[in-house]
Amino acid sequence: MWLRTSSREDRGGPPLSRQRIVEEAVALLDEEGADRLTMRRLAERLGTGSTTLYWHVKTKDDVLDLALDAIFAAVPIPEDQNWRAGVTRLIGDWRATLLRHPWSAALLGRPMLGPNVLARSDFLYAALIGAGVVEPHLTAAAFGLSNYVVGSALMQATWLLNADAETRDAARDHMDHQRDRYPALAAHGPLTATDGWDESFERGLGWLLDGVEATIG
Amino acid sequence: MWLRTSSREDRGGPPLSRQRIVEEAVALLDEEGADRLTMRRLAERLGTGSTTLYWHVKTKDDVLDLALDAIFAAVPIPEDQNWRAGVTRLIGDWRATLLRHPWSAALLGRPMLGPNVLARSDFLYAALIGAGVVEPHLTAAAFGLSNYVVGSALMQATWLLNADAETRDAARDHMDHQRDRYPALAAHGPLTATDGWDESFERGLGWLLDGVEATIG
DNA sequence: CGGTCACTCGAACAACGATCCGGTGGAGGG
DNA sequence: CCCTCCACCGGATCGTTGTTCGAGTGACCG
Repeated sequence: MWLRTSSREDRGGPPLSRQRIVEEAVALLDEEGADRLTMRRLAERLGTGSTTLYWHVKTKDDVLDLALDAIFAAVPIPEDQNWRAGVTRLIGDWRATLLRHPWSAALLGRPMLGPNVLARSDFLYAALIGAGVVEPHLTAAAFGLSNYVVGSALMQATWLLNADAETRDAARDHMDHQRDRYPALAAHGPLTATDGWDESFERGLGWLLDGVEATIG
Repeated sequence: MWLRTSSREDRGGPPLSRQRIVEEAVALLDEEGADRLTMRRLAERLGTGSTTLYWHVKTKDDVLDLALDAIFAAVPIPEDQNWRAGVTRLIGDWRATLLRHPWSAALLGRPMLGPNVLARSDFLYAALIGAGVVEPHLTAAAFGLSNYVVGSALMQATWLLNADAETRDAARDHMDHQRDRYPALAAHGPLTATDGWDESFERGLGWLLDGVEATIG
């Protein structure tokens, strides 16, 4: 009786819910990365048993899908009048969010059908349609912009955030020792110029938008 | 004596080697996908014990890194005189190879430092330099083209190859039931127009190359 | 008061990556 | 011819993972 763990107070915080699981999952992912997310570790942080999570969530993949969609709530849906300004802002914030949660890069290869992602994709299509972009340019524009931001964030997260310092140093040495085999790469490659990611990103984005804009008329 | 498994013949094929492990890993990945690659399954296909693999390879991640680099041997390094034709061909073959091995999409988030990848990246830089592209456009062009092809292959592999039919159908239904919430997306989204990936890809690539070309001179 | 229902969790299972350590056979020197 | 060495092999095993089973527990409703 006196030993019984009385129900609510001694577990941390409010009762368990799908939302609280996802919030804690995002926090855990932010702090320790994708491969350290375990159902047991997640449950421990929530003050519950690991198997309890399966009442609120079907599989671990569900947790990952929910966590991935959750972070996009931080991407504001622009209200610019100018279509190009709005699209630029959306894509930029999209990228910033991906880089703020580097573990997301490893999850981009799964279907993203959460409400936050869909709402922002819908805005992208609507903005392009409003600008007067018509098929077949419309699909190409939406695909191209999405793919560009996903690829950029994936590569930058891989090299600057997920890779530890020793990996980067080893890569640099690896390149130095083969300088004659990859001359152009060694002279101008991403490992020699690790700064300027932002500037390069926006330059490429500008090229894409120039191409889209040229189809209007 | 007669019971002893005489050494070479009864195991399949030539003696074990790092190369043979990688070849079999690629075959296994092609047939069953990334999450079905196990050291035990791989060893079984090679006719050896699972622990033997660790003599030739340090970890499973090494196998994945080697397999990922191996498939890029199938991407020819162009010899076109026209820089734009060469770059277009390289990027197109790069994408085709990624799509021919859909499991590669899930591995793009790791450092790619294999000889095949480096040689082709070096060609890309050399071609752009030869075309007269100078900094800061050079880095932006190389990054942009790489990121674009990676993102495109990642998204297409996610939706058309890795996702099974029921996932796609469920996604379609999911969208249909929320048609009013995402009007633009439902009308023009990727799930309604699953064809035209190739055409959209080349259109976006053209926009990028137009932007790069405009910086020359 | 009795029963239903949402919710919790310890124990257990199968599968995984990886390591330990005892083999085994062929090459090469005495 | 024999002995030694060493590259190479693999059974047993460890710790960890995702997930399931089934037995609980308490709040609420009639």
